[in-house]
Amino acid sequence: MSSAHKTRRKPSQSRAWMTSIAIQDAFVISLLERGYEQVSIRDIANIAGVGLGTLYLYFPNKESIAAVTIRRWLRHLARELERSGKAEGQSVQQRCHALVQHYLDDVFAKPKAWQALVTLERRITDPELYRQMYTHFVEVVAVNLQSASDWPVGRDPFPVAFLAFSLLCSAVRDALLVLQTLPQRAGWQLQLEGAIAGGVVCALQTPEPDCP
Amino acid sequence: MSSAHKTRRKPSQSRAWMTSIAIQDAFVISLLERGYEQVSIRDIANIAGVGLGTLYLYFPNKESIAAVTIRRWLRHLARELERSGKAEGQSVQQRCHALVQHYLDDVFAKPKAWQALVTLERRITDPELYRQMYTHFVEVVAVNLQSASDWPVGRDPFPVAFLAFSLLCSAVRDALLVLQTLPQRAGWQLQLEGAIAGGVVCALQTPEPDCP
Amino acid sequence: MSSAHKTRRKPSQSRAWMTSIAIQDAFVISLLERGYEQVSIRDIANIAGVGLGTLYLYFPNKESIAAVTIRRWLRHLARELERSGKAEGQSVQQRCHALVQHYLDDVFAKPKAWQALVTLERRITDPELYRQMYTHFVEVVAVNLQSASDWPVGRDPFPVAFLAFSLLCSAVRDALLVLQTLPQRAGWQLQLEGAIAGGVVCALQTPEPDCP
Amino acid sequence: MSSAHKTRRKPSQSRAWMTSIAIQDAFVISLLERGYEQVSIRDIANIAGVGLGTLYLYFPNKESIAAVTIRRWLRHLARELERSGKAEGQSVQQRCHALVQHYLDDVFAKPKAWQALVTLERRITDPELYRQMYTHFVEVVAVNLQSASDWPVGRDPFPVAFLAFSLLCSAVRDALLVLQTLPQRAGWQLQLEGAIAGGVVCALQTPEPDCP
DNA sequence: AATGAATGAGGCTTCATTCAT
DNA sequence: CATGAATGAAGCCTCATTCAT
Repeated sequence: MSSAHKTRRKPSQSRAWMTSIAIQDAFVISLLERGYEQVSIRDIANIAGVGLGTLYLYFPNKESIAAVTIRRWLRHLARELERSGKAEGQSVQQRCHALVQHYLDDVFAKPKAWQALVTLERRITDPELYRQMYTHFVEVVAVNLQSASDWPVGRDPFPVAFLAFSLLCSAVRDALLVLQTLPQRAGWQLQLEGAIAGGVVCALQTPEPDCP
Repeated sequence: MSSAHKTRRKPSQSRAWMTSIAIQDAFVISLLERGYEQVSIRDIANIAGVGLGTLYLYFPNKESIAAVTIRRWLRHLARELERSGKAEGQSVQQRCHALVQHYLDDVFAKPKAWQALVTLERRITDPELYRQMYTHFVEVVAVNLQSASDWPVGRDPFPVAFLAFSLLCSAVRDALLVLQTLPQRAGWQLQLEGAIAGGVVCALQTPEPDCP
Repeated sequence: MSSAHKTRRKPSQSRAWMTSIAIQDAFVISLLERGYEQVSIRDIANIAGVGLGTLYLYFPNKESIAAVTIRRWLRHLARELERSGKAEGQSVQQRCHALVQHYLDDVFAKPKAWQALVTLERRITDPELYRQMYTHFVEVVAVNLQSASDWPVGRDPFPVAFLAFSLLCSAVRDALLVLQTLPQRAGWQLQLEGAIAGGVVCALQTPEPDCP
Repeated sequence: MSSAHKTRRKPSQSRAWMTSIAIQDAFVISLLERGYEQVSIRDIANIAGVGLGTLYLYFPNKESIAAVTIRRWLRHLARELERSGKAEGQSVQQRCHALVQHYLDDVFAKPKAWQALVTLERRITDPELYRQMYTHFVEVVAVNLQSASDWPVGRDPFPVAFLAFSLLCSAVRDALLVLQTLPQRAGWQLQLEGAIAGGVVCALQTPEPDCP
């Protein structure tokens, strides 16, 4: 939804924006250090370098700091994923390979960020927020797959994208959480490509299900 | 003599066992309702229908209630999964199909329990506990795969089992969390079989990696 | 204090007596190990080797265990002091010397017991109990002094005895509490004899005061 | 960076000082009313007229409230005693007389404060704290005695001061606790002077002992 | 706009006491 | 007589939030 005119925003502008960002960054740092429930408002304020009351000028309460921060942070990650998936892959098969390739590129390029994503994801309490974020990522994948040369015309890309993203995301999550380190890339990537291509091909051979 | 007397003895016998179970059940209920960090000792006591101090006769602190309960609960679930996977499958390929088959059997047979498991999994804060539980399930799968007729002799089944379980588990989790319902079984099962067989086959074609 | 018919029947006979003594001994042990407020009913029961409920067959509550125990225990100590003070001293001066001599004999003979006494004394909450116990000791000294050959006829021995006992007792207490050990006996005894003889002589030279 | 942000800063300035004093005063009041172990944080907060959490802005825990308060309170009392003992006494004998004189001056001038001190002393559970406080008073006396014109050069004043203070202090304590009133001053002072001068003279005639 | 001192509800845990066995 | 499992009031402390400056 783009508007032709950029509406004039608040006069306070960039200073206010910076403070809000500083708070959100502080939240992410605390989150990764201590885990969601252990993050205290005081920690955030200290790390952000602002007063305690200042937080409440920007956010009505602790929960909203989390919500806003997570949303912004995930949008950012999704955008990066989207950008890195812009290669002109052709077949669905190739798209899958490229998807895994680019996904792992991103993961290995910024493991910290993805570890954070995984941590975050498991901390989110509000199911609606969780669904929003998940759906956003799936849509990025869906657009990617749908633009494949041999994509069945009229086929809803969402369920397949859901499967593909679910496999990818969970593989990374479980690796980070359970193994606590990323596996050797070469072999791992092959396995994932096998799994995703296998799943996607099977999915496309099946007639479209009714219930989502 | 100075420190000998400070023991608080656990009660014994069957009455005691019932109380302990009641507490653990109450913990699971609270956990699913409110999320791990929000579970209060008082809630558990109320739901279990016992006095506040009684909890401390059975568990030394809140944390241990969680640990014991979760472990017992997951062992139970894993045992069921294990039992349902005892079919005499032959090839690895068939084992994978059977695995998905039985897993989904279990999931569709008791969706509530699995929804609880999924919720639980995301609530657990302690990484060590998370890893324990995850590893337990993976081992069940590993034993299953390793007994396949064409399993490569001497090959460590753990990494492959990890992949397989990760795919299965995440597919169920994401379906329950994001779609909030289980997909139509027939098509879903095909997709999962494709994904898992694909992943496992790829994995076995790759030479064994060094770092786990 | 409240109702006379609050009777929970006490057990009887020698078995009962032994149990009561075991409880009281356990109380003293706990008291010396942990300090009054840290003594728990459970500790006492464990040390005494009786059940938790059994305590309440012999004592209505924790406080009364303390009160009864302390009274019995102090009576015992006073009796020993009294016995050791039976020497046939002649002048008041000699009586004082003998008093210090016997007092320190007792203190050095059983320093543990006196350390306990000191600890106890400072723990006693009820002022009435404190006064009772103190008065009892003073009376022992009073009888001793009054039987001196040159004791002024008709002079109330209580105030002087009070002074003497106060000096003696506090010297021991402060040594045990602050120095945490008994000083070298020879010199210490001389000092105390000097102080007490000095105080007593001064007191007897002064005309009898009115108030106390 | 990980542990840098966890500081809770103490408030500053005069307002803060007033609040801290209010808390300490409330602690003393509670202490005298209920005894050390019975003092509850809530009591202190209520009496001080501040919120519960406010206490924790000024003191990290209950124990530290006690420690700081008692130390400050005793320093105050000791300072007064010190000041009143600044007379240019000459011989040790005269010093002793002056000491008793000024001590009783102080006691009779503010009996309430000394009753509090006595009560306090018996309430203190922590032996270390007790020793600190006692030692502080003894040092005041030691300085006083050491400056006497005929003080034996090189003689350690501490043991003698200990004896003197012990006698003085216990006489007052026992009078307040057991007699529950101060005796008639004239006679009492004579007795105490006799006792203390006697003890001190004896002590100085004895060669310096080895162990304290 | 920014601050941080003050607040108090609420969390965990202990322990004296009761009562059914 | 004896027991000890069960109880819950009460204690200490944390931390999100407010409001006067």
